[in-house]
Amino acid sequence: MLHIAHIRENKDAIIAALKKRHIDATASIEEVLTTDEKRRSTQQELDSNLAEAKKVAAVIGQLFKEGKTDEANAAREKTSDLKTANQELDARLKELEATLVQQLAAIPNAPHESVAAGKDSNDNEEVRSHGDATVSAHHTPHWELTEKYGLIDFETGVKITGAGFPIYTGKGAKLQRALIQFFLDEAQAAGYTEVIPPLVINEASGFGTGQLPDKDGQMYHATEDDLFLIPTAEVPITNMYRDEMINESDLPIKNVGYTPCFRREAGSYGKDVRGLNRLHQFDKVEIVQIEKPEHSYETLEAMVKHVEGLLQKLELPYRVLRLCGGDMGFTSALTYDLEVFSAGQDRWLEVSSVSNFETYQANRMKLRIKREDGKKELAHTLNGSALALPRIVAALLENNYDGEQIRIPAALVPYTKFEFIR
RNA sequence: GGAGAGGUGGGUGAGUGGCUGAAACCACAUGUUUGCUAAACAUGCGUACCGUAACAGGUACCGGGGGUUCGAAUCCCCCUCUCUCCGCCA
Repeated sequence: MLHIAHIRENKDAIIAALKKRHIDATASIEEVLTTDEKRRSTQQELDSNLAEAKKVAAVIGQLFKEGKTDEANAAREKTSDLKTANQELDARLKELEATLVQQLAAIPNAPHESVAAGKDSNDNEEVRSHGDATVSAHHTPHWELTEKYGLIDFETGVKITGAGFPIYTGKGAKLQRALIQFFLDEAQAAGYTEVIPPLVINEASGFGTGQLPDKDGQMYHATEDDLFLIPTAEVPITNMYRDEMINESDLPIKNVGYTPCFRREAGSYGKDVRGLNRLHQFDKVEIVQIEKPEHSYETLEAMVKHVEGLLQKLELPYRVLRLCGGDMGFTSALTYDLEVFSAGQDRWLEVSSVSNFETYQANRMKLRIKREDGKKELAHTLNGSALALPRIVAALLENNYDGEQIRIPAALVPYTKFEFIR
């Protein structure tokens, strides 16, 4: 959620920035400013009325104390008009405040200056690439390999739950655990503190990071208790700091968490959902940082470098994309996607998304920094996948298959305890 | 699931209708003193919104919402969370 004072002062710049998302926000920004104007004048009126009512009440109290009952009763009668007026003003103010939040929450984050205007993923900009993305001679997609070597049982997953809930078996299961452990160890070496958060969240947390109300159809909802299954560890880990005031000296806060993630993925179809490409439940290690505004873009770059380091150790060819305005998530100011090359499918697969949300989430969550000099301001939040497992597994299997066996990258062998799948 | 107790500022915790945005202590900040550290003393120290060039000033907030009252942290109602005991159970 953009901050109202910020919109008031930078109206044109924000409209221009939002144009990069291919949306014309002129009307919605004007609407917000109108509501804000009404809200402020209503508050002013209410505040001065309340101030008067308070004075009268103090006078009445004093009169009673002095035994001047008649005067006190006379004064009391005069307060009723003020009281009804204030009740109306109060109701109007609350309504305006609720409307304002609603209108503000519907406006996406303003993209960073480095974000290009663009409509969809075709307009994303390749920042750099690494490794040799030539197609393997074997062209065997991972869903054939997982079956051939008994690594994943998709069919039984369908029986016990439904499509998109695979069962990892034998070396397939060990490979999952190895990757998780590897990613956690690497994050710890980079200074992140591991947390194991809840896998279900309440509505306030969903609102804080921006999943609610806009994307509630994407989360599994346990209606009996009004709780949601997490779509990413970003939600619980960032919301740890909701409604908190963090001392400047405690920043940056760097947390990493492994969790399963649950996504309904309504509307997906075709080759995108084949095999491990898109699942309803998958494992992911997520890195989350709370930063000072002046450091957040440096931090974003460092987080991307961290993810690149993982891909390099796994010997996977990858490319880094800077998303264009139209392809970027609702809450992000700047997002880098990392994609690995999948030799069996001859296509790039997104394995990580690293974003700086600036104050957008922090404003929703009331996550603030207390500076050394006592001043308060909203923090910046960032997060990134480091890494999501399924497509990494897909690429590892496909890219390292030589027709006979699948080789495990050297960095991972200490974790898998096996060098080949054959 | 049943019964009871309780949610007050960064923390502990006082406060049962007006003098309370809130005592005291701790923590924190600044200053004085002092070889250093520490200690002692003094002062300051909640948040949001409105307002101001900046001060000033104003309003709200004692878990959340509603009510009673001229006036509510304090009385009433609903909700929620935490704790204790019982039940159930990994």
